[in-house]
Amino acid sequence: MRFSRMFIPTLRETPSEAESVSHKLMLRAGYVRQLAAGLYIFLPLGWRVLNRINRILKEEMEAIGAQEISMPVLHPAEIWQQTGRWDAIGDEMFRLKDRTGRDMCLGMTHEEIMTWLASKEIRSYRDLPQIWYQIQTKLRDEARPKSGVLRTREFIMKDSYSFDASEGELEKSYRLHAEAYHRIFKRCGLRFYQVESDPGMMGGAVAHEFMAPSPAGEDEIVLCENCGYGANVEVAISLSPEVRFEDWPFEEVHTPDKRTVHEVSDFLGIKPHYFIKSLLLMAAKGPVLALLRGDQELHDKKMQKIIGPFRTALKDEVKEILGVEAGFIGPMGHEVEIIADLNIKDGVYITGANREDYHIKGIRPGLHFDAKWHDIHTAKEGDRCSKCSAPLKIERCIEIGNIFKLGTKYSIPLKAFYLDEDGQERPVIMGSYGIGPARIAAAAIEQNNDRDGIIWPKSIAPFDVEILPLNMKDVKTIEISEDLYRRLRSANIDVLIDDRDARAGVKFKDADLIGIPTHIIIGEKNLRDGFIEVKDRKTRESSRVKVEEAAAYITDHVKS
RNA sequence: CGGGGCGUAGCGCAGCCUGGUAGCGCACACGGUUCGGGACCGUGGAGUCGAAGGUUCAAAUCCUUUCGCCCCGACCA
Repeated sequence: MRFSRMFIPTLRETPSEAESVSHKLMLRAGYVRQLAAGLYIFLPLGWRVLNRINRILKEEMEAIGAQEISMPVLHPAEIWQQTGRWDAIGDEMFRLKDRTGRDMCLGMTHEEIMTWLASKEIRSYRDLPQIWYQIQTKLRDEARPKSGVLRTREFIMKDSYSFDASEGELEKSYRLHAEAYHRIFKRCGLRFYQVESDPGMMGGAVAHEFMAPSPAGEDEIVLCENCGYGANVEVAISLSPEVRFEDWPFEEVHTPDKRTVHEVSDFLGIKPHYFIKSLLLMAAKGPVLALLRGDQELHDKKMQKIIGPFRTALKDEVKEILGVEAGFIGPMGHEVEIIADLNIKDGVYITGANREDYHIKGIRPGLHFDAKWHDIHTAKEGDRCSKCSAPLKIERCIEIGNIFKLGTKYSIPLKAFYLDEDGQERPVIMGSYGIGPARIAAAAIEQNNDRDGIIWPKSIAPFDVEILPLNMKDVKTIEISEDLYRRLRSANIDVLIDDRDARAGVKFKDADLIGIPTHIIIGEKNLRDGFIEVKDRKTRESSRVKVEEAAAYITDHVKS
């Protein structure tokens, strides 16, 4: 392609609406433009990147026997009602009526429609297994679109669905996908982890996420470098740093006006991990007292899974329900349900005395109070791995893919049954698997950039090579540039030639911004000696190459 | 949905507090000089100041309402 004829609106200054690096660079380098909150236009360069990613997706999907199909974006409500998600999903689903008043929605995912198809067409175990996939638009009315292309209301997704005769077969489809995903993200040049995740609204028991480390991400994952354990903090199990407990006798201590763990800890000169903090939560079914070690925080989502939606109690409510001033709550002698973190099951602690200005020292869980024990604390850096006790690491990540074992969550309500070898009717066992190409692109930028711009991994760059003829008025420059342009194209290399009549500096700056991996600089001085310059965008190393050897050298360089 | 910030030329911003002819830089067009890391000089085009209502002799500026965008949180198949 010729730069002069391609629409590449680069910007000198960063638009003020952008915050994350990938967002800024995508706008500045002319890859995307924003239409409205969470709605993006992909310009020619951006679209080329997505298509390159999609090509990799297709190759790897076909390699595991997945078949590409295409489903409607507009769905009848009825199918979603049958699985219960029409009601279970809230405002995030775009809903509308057709001209006859029939309820419809815009597809945010395609489990329902895929399963509907399966229910119509799959009759026998001989029809199984099947893997169907599509690369297609999803619409979600996100509460808060953010970070450019990372969280949008309309986006393209590669979603695939497996249909198997048994759990064992599902295991195989799941593993095939996990392996394909590893190959895909590796080919896209990303650093990533596969971690355990929360199945959430998708249902099913097992789910994994593929996470690309980046400060722009919305998720945090826990990693054990010793045994390889990795999980989203939403489900991560961790052990608190080990503590040697003192054999304190049970006694009240005077703590005038010291309320928070921090205050009491400072006042007594005793570390926070010797404390139990008590939080009163208001759930739908009533108040719940949550107990955590003083150096840990409650994880809202973990708690929500146990008691449903909740909020923390107001000061007045604490007084009314527990009869205690907030800050001096202890776990003993209350009628309310108590849920305690597993980490405080053993030990000797200090906690509120249920009496203003007093705490109790020497309290022993199990002996002085009882509770329902759950993992409700937030895993954090320095916690120990629950599998091998090694210290855990926390990393912020972009979720670039996920895989779910669905089981029969959709096949039963939508009656996707088949007959097995014995003529018995059985529900199809399903899995679903998603990848967001735009997130791959954004993650690639987040992980590969410098202060001058993007540094694309070779596999997903919009072009393989950019030719920079520095002086468009020099006949020799043009002749050599055009010749190289032709040769490289016939060698099946995607080439962008910056044929604009612009100053060298402008071309250098734009080339660095756009981030094509290899730059070929054609300048008069080098040309006089019969050389051109081949420069690597990432390392900034350049080599002088003889004009006659250029095409072969570059072809080699690109393919490597 | 709760909290905060911002809407003035394509982009980045000043002006608003204290009302009085709408500005700067970049970009764009033309002419000239320049030409290996975002050139320089000159000339020029471009804005119903997000929208509506109000106060006032007079509103970008003050008041009310509303729309949009961004950030934090809640939420997130």
